[in-house]
Order: sequence, then structure tokens, then C-alpha cells
Amino acid sequence: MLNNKLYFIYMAKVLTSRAENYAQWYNDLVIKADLAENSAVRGCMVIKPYGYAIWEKMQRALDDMFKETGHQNAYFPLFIPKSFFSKEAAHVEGFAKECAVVTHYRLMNDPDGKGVVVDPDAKLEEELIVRPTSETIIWNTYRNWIQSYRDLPIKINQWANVVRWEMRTRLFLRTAEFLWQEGHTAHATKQEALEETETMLKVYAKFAEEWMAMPVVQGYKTESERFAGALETMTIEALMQDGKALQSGTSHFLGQNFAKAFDVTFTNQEGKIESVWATSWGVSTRLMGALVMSHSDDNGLVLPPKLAPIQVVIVPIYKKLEELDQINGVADKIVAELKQLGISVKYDNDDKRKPGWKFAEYELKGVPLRLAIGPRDLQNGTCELARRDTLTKEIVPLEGIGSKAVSLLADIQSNIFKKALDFREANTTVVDDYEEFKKLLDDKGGFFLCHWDGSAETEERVKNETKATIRCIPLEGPTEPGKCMVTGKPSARRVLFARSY
RNA sequence: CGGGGUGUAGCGCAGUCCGGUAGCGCACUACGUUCGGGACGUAGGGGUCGGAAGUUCGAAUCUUCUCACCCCGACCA
Repeated sequence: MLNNKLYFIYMAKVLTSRAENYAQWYNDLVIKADLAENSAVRGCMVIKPYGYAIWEKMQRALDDMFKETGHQNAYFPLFIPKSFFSKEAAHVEGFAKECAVVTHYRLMNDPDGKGVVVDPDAKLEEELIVRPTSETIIWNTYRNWIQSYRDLPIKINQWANVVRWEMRTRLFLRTAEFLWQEGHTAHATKQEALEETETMLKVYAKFAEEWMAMPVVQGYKTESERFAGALETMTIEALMQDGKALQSGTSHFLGQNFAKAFDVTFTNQEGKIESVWATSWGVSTRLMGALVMSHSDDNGLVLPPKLAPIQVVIVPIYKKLEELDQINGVADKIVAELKQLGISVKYDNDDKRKPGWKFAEYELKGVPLRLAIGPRDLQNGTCELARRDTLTKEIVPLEGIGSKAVSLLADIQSNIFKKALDFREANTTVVDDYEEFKKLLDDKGGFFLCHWDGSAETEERVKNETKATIRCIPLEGPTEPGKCMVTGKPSARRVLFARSY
């Protein structure tokens, strides 16, 4: 009676398949799985409760990691005086084209009686920018907080929304307003700031791999891909199932650029005045998109147990309400046992939905484990356990169901990571010939490890000719020197190319 | 921001060419039978046809303007 694995019979498809149209599959899934939807405001989304629950779990895990590495949370204003933006030249350059600007502070009734209009007399002295990122307001504030090396380091994070006026938006991947965290740290030495930059990249990589079950390549951005105003940008890059890369988190070494722009200096131990060294780092709700595209299949979401709002769902199967009563008794005990073990469990005994409907629904929503109890199980002291990642089911005894669930959840977490890692390895190609690179980019996609001569011209040429960009100069991986695949000039090491989101 | 497409019931669509007062499937409500992979029957309810203006006796349908969304580019996390 045990271990009789059955395979699923699929009923009506509600999703476009990945093979048919990957982009449509993603859009369908985000909406059908109740993660988010488009709002009445152009380019802005509504994150729905189920999607937000996942984000909250991400926040919790990241926030704990930030605290463990010595950071504190704070909050800075949504609005930034326009003049702040013009202080750091590269920074302005990077963000000027996508800023929302507040020009007035009052509405009035339309003199023509057609609703309300902006009161022309209520023009702001200085216009306010809705933050696209907070370096300027934060460094303007840090100036007042820092006098001596004794005031350093300052290691602050804020959870906030930011606005970047994007032309073309996609749920989670690119929206005009999004949620994120931005860390902003101030240090006495260059070395310490560099270490902070790397530490936080490692935090992101650890989070991506251990919580999201999403393998990432860590590395440095090339100069042209760097954050506006940064001396060095580090990134974690993930590979999506359609063979495109997704930049999933960045950590920037800002040097003394912002300190100089905002005149943030400190007196060192020798009594000399120096500029402060800075970092900033962030991940956003874009991670939700990464999560969806890393593991999910044509039946719906596949969530890593560590981030799943519901880890186990219990579905009763019954004909008569007396049977349901009996099952309720058994299920309540299972719920108590699982909760005891720290598992988030939902017992769905809603009489208005049928088992088949519930199966499909929770599969669509990516619940890692489903436990079904019917009349046969009541007799045998068993239940049916179905795992979302492999789509397999087995009949198991109720005795010891708690530890069984714990080990299965752990197994699912590691299995989907392994699956994603295998996919990435199968889709990472070492190429030395530019023509072959172009061909494989179209035929196969994925990551490419190639030699590059280090020039922005070559990088630009590859981008124009193939739409592929250098995702990063990896921290790990092959480091043997060679010849640039495009120009044949010497190359210190291979870099990671891909088409990206 | 350029090119293309789509807006008709909560969702997915037909009807638009050729103007005559709106229909189908799912969902919803009630009852009954069902319930181990999105059940079935019977009877119901629901629509400013994206918005505005115009042509006309009459507009979902024709004209102009406008808004939103989707796809492809340019830009970006």
C-alpha cells in the first residue's frame, strides 16, 4: 500500500505553455496565481495578498541577514529636492530621464465645474523628485551625522518604494513604482567600504540560493553596466528558464563620490580631514519575477518551501458531511502536529469547492506539499502526499506524518535548487569563436563564458550585433587568459555574456 | 517614445466589413444529483458595448479625438 507512485492526469489548462509563449506564460502565471495585477495607474501594479505574503517572507529573511551583519533600519523621505540631484554628475545622468516630479502642492475646483485642477498659485519654490533611489537625500543627511572617525561606520538599510518612470513595464520585472530595500553605508576607509560591498553581495547570493533556491553567478559589472555614480558594481545574475539572464541584486562601491558631492567629511585618528567612503546595495520586488521564472512549470508556480506562504495544504475528500466530520477530526490533529514543527499549513475543508478544483488551484499557486485524506485513508490510517516539484504522489501512513513532511519540504527545497543549477550548467557554454557565439545565442541561449578584450567598444559592438551584454566578470570560474572572441586581442579571463531582462 | 494589435457581463470571446436597440462559454444565484485531478442537470440574475464628441429617424457597428492594456523596438533594476 505504500509508495505506489501515481502520475498526474492534467485537466483544463489555464496557462499558456512555456514552449508556446514564454512571456505570455509569465504574465498568465503572475495573474492566475494571484500574485499581482495591473492597476488603474499606468505602469504600477497591485501586489495581491498571496504575492505580498511571499514578498514578506523574503523581507523577513533578508532583514534578519542585514541585522546579523550589523545593519539597522531607518526611513528617509519619499521626496527629494531637485537641487540634490544635480550634485553628482554621473548619478544625474543615470536617472534624469525617468524621474517623476512634484511641482504643485494643492488642487482646486475647476472653475468650469469639471472636477478638480491643479491650483496654479500653489507652485512649489523648489520642485521635488519622487525618489528613484535615495543616495542624495541620505548623503545630505549623513553630512550632519558624521564628524569624526568615531561616528563611523554607519550601516543603514531602508525598506521603501521607489519610482522610475519606465516606458515599458512588466509585472514585478519592471514597474514604474516598485518595493525594495536600499542599504547605504558610510566608512572611514576604502578597504572597509570594499569589504562591505562584497559582504552584502554575499548576503544576496546566500539568500538567492538558500531561500529562493535560485543559483546565481556573482561578479563585477563592466564600466558601462555600472550603477550611475558607482566606482564598482557587483551583481548576482540568475538564469531564467527561457535562457535569459536576470540581474537579481546589486551592491555598489561608491568611493568618495557622494561624500564629495555632499561634503561629508570626518576627522581621522591623525586629526586630518578626509572624505567618507560609501556603499549602497539593493534588491527589489523584481526578485518575485526571478522566483516565478526560476522554478515554475506549465501547471503553475513552484515555490521553494522556505518562501511558500502555505507549505502544506490538506484537502479532505468526502461524499457525506458525516465523513467530513470524521476527516476534520483527523485533519485537526495533523494541523496541530505540523504547526508544532513550524510548518505553515492550511486545512481547506471549504465545502463550496471540490477536491479536483482544490488540487488544481493549489498546484497553480505552487504549494509544495499537498495532503489528501479520504474515506479509504480513514480506514487505513493513511493519507495521500503529493509534491509540487516532481508532480508525484504516494500513499503514506499518518503515523509520523510530521517528520515525513519536514523531510519532504527540505528535499523539495534542495531538489528545486539542484534542478535550477543543472539547468544553468546545461545552459552555460564556453565559446571562443564569435560566429559560433552568435549562432548558439539564437539556437540555445543561456550563459556564455567568453574571452573579452576589456574594451567598452567591443562590449558595445557585441551588444549592437547580438543584443547580448556582459552580465558580469565572475568572481569564480575559469581564469585562464586567452584571446578576445571578437577582436583577438589579449583577454585576462572569461566573462559572462547573455541576453537579459 | 516609435511600429503593430486589442478594448462588448467578473473572465475569455462572437457580433463591427454591410447601422435596426446585444449573444456564446466559463464564473455567479437556487434546488437536486455528485465528490480520490478544475462534476452534471434544471431554473435564474447580471452589460453606460473603454471614454468624449459627431453623422443619422436610429450607432457596439460609420467619422474624429482620447484613454488603457498587450506584442515588437529604443531606454532601464
